[in-house]
Amino acid sequence: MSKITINDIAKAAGVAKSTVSKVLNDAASISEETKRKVRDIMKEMNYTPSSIATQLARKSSFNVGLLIDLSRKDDFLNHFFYAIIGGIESVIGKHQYELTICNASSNPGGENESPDFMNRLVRNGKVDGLIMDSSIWSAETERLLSELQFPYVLIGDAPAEVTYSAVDIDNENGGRLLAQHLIAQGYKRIAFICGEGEGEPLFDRRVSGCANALREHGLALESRLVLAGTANEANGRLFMEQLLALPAEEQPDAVICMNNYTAFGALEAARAAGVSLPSQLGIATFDDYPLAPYTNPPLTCLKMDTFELGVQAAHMLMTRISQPSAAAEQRLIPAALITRASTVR
Amino acid sequence: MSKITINDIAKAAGVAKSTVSKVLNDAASISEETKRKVRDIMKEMNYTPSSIATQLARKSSFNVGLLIDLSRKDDFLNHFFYAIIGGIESVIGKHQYELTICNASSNPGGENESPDFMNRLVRNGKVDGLIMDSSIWSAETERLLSELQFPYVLIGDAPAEVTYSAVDIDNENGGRLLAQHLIAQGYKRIAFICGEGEGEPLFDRRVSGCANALREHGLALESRLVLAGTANEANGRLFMEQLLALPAEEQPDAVICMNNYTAFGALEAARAAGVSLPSQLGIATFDDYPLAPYTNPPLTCLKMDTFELGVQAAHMLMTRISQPSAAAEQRLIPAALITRASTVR
DNA sequence: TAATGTTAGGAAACCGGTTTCCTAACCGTG
DNA sequence: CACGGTTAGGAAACCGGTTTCCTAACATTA
Repeated sequence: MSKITINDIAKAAGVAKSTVSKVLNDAASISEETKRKVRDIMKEMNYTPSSIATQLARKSSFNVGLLIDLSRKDDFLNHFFYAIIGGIESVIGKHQYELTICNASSNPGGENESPDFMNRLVRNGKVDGLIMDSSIWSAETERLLSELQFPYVLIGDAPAEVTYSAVDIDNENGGRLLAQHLIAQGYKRIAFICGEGEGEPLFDRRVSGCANALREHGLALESRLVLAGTANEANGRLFMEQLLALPAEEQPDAVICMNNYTAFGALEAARAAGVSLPSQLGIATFDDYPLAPYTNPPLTCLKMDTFELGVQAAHMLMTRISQPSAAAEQRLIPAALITRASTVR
Repeated sequence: MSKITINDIAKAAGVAKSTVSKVLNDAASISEETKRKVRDIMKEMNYTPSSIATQLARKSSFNVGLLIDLSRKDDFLNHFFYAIIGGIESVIGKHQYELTICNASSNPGGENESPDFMNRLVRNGKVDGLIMDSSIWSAETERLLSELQFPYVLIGDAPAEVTYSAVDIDNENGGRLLAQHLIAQGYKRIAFICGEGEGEPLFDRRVSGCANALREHGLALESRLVLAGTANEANGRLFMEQLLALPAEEQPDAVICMNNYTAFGALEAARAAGVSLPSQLGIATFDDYPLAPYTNPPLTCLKMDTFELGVQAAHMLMTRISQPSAAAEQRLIPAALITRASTVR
């Protein structure tokens, strides 16, 4: 007994296959009586239409692709990946779409070669749209996709005047929230540690959010207190030691960390130096990894709703797929301040 | 200019479409000269064959599905998801397969209803095989899939005499490795904290690995020192406090923790109680989350190669897809002991 | 009653590939 | 030179749906 097809149903019901197809799509031109009859037979024969055949006939794959660089480790996407996927799935599932994951790093494409995924996913019709991490973006990718008028949405930072759709966490406002909280707690000299430095969008936005909040309160983010370097535990430790080595009157009374690794290093360095937290020094950080509530003292964090990031990216993509002519848009997901003991005095 | 198809190529090359198809598949019956000519035209016209049409004709989707419960948070899969996917992708990509992610929790299926994914993914032909987290498994799912002779592989614990393929981390040997290491360091009274308790495969296997290693060294895992409870930070802390409250001669001199959250809680509780680590008490743990090397003291861990877990699962699935009659097999991925200061005295 | 409109459902083309089967042309051989 | 064997490539059926167009049967109106 091989697979049941539309022809088998048509034969069994004594109708034309076109009629069966119309029943599948609940066409108005088929009487309720016929529909009932055909549906009964479908149930009886345990029929499920082939989605491949539908895809071919409809010229649509009902798949969206998520393009990420699976070779990158320990970065933002890595950690929040699960929630992002959950968010995407929750939206596209309702539209009967599936999610295909593709590794963009397997062949990034050279000068004359287009990236691997262009053939594997886009040109061959395996997906109807693409969500991609902004690390995948390149002018060439952009050119190829827009030439095909192919719908896509970026997750991550997008320059101000872009022609494509993008979603990101509102990092600038995040920096602002952290700074405002510290100011409200009476901290005055605030330092910012780690990040690749000027030119890196994530760093720039967060720092500028901090700086703006300080300025609005008559304070300043001193450039000497902004220390750039890969955001890991080692640099967190190192930079904290450097800050504590400053003359007393130049030392910060609060530090904002780029992520939890940095914060963890900074925290341990401060504890090791015998600094009393949070009275003498406040520590706050971007991101909220699972252990942050359990450090000593627990860390004040800026929590990012990455599920929502996936949700919004998926919404925007579905819109672009159904209305190709709609204007591109950029959205920012607000981040939430989680106040814990490391900054409450 | 709509999409270029095989017919356009055939016309432009002055050959039959069957010839073009044969060129695509590098058939022996086509001369090198014709192949060259047709390929030149393909390149010139920027042709990519429709994978949907190929799928229909070949009756194969060249897709595998990964079935997970996206509603579950903070569990094993959640954290290691990224690496597992990377492992799967690295294998199936070489076979020209893509990976489709599906949320198994959207409609788990009731008594008479089969689970959502059976229609969305399996019966409609969207995927040729399935990799699923063992939490998805149910007798009904098993029945439905094997009735269709549909290839699938489980990730996670599988009972000894199962008829399906499965991969898991070798948890029993992991328990053994941790215990052996502690014994070698001179620890004698070993406790095991957290896990749902007897009947939970993960707990049973790990505990039994520990117990066996101890037995082989003339020691025993005392049941009073095995404390069951959800493996989180709070229970790690709580159980450590309970252990430290025992009469001195009954206290353990080493603790094996179910995961890093547990270990973190236990570590903080021990520090708070003024226990000197690792001389007075050793702490070792399953899993190696990013912060484990940076605790004070750094934690000895059992690191799991989840990328390899994905790799093996994918290998087994590809085998089952290409050779449906091949026997099912179970594999265990060895875990690696990472020795750090928390147990080295 | 004849002309017209409406409706349910069927026939066939179509989506873009693959595969089977067949044939014309060429080969070497006796 | 006639014959059987090989080879390159074409015609057509096929995969399993969708869609367009058409028609027979019935209802409506003048």
